[in-house]
Amino acid sequence: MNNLSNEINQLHADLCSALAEPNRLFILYALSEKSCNVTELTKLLEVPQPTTSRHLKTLRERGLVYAERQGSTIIYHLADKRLIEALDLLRTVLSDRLTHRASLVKG
Amino acid sequence: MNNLSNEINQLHADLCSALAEPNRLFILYALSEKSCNVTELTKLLEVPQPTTSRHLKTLRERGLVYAERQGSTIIYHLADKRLIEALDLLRTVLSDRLTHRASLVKG
DNA sequence: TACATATATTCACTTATGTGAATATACAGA
DNA sequence: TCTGTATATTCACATAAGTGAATATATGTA
Repeated sequence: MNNLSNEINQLHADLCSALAEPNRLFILYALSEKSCNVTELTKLLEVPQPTTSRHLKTLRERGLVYAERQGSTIIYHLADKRLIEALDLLRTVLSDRLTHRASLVKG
Repeated sequence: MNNLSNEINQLHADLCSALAEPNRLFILYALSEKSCNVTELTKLLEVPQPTTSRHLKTLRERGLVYAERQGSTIIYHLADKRLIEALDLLRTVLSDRLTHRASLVKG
């Protein structure tokens, strides 16, 4: 593994680790349907507000979402719809795997 | 967030966390080109053999790769090519983001 | 059976990351 | 400026996950 591919894989892995948390996935999917402010996301997630803010920070730092102040609230937007495409593909893989395992159980 | 979406997001996140490690990404990409045994992967990765085996275990447990014994060696295969599609999509997102940031610096 | 090669597992340790609680900061309006 | 609402940050702590080193297990062959 050369240095370049090593560095790319590191960045790629960083991106994936931003996706490796259920609340953050929920946030990304929510924002893909409609941009929301922190309070709205907090209600959807049913977690304390600081938890929402910390997850948003993680996503923001990786450029997966961006923030836009609007009056007294801050509205978050999904940065790139292809993220959802990628996540959907992974869900399909997941779903097929579960189906396959289920069929193994049933025999 | 209801229980079902919560559970799905948890599984989805588990899948993503399997992707959130540079050596494992390298392994997945390597296997997408050609199935390999552990020794071959170890040489490509340039890490100790137990490290390779542990990462393979992580991928195996999530069903992202599967093992096939062939004589004295064990050959690993990529389980689903859509994984690579999803990873490639994420790389594109990553690459565009870096390009965009670079243009912000220059401009 | 004894040995060599291939692969997997375990242990001790370090580091990364998530959480609740508390608190800080920013802004709008009276 | 004071107050209330919205959002972000920090701290102490718990847990997850990666690593090197050592070792165990499995297979093929003499």
